[in-house]
Amino acid sequence: MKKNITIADSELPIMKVLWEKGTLTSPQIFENMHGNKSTLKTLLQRLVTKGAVTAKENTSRTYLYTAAVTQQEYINSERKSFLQRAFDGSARKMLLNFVQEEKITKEELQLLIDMIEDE
Amino acid sequence: MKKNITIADSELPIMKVLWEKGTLTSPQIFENMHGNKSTLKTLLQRLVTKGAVTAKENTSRTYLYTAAVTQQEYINSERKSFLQRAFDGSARKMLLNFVQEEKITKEELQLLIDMIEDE
DNA sequence: TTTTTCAGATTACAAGTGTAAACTGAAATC
DNA sequence: GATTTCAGTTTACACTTGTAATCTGAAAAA
Repeated sequence: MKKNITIADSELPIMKVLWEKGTLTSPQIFENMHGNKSTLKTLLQRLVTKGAVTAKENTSRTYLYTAAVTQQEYINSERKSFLQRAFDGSARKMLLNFVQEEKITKEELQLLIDMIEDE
Repeated sequence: MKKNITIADSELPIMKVLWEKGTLTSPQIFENMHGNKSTLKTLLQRLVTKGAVTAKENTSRTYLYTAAVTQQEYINSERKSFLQRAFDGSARKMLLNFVQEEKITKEELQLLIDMIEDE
């Protein structure tokens, strides 16, 4: 399991491209994004240093970059810390809050239940 | 409305005490917590500077501290950024993911729906 | 072959965060 | 009155983050 790899907000867009596309060179990553190239290089560099992305030799000019943290691992870790911060770790508290705040209607909840039962 | 007040993880325990207890002096806040006193003083100071907590004169020796950001405001803001980061802003995606990850069972979802309908 | 290009590496720098010690001065205690 | 206490203030410092410019050296183009 990945230890304590944190992915900063600014680094996330790069991870999203890699999660979607798989393995890419840095020019390929960047053409799927916008923003200052220099900044993007720094962020990619940091992701490699952190171990969130692996770099394999390709040509002597480029590496092949691949996500080393899966999207699900990222989501799980974000979910955990969000639940902890905002709801002391309780998913029930959170869902109730979502419904109360009308971020989701009971019809949508019902739909979700139906979807799950269809599996 | 509160502008862009962010509450750091280390500052959150102080906010939680104030949300729960209302208005307190700093000794009262700290006796509801653990951790290095000096550190807690710094964090409280920063919360006041940020505007997340207000300090009103009390004795010439102490202030009375009160949360200026409500817990609901905090939760809403955390929810928003979490949803954005992990699910591109979609509460549906998130709920489905929660159920799939078995952080909540469909029975619990049903219970929630029932609770809502009871209102 | 000389020149240009450009991926990658190095350096920069302010803000925010986690953690904490040291200082200050009025109030409480001796 | 002298001394201690302690809330609040100031200073410290390493690490992370957001943002970006500059340097380097091999490969591509002229």
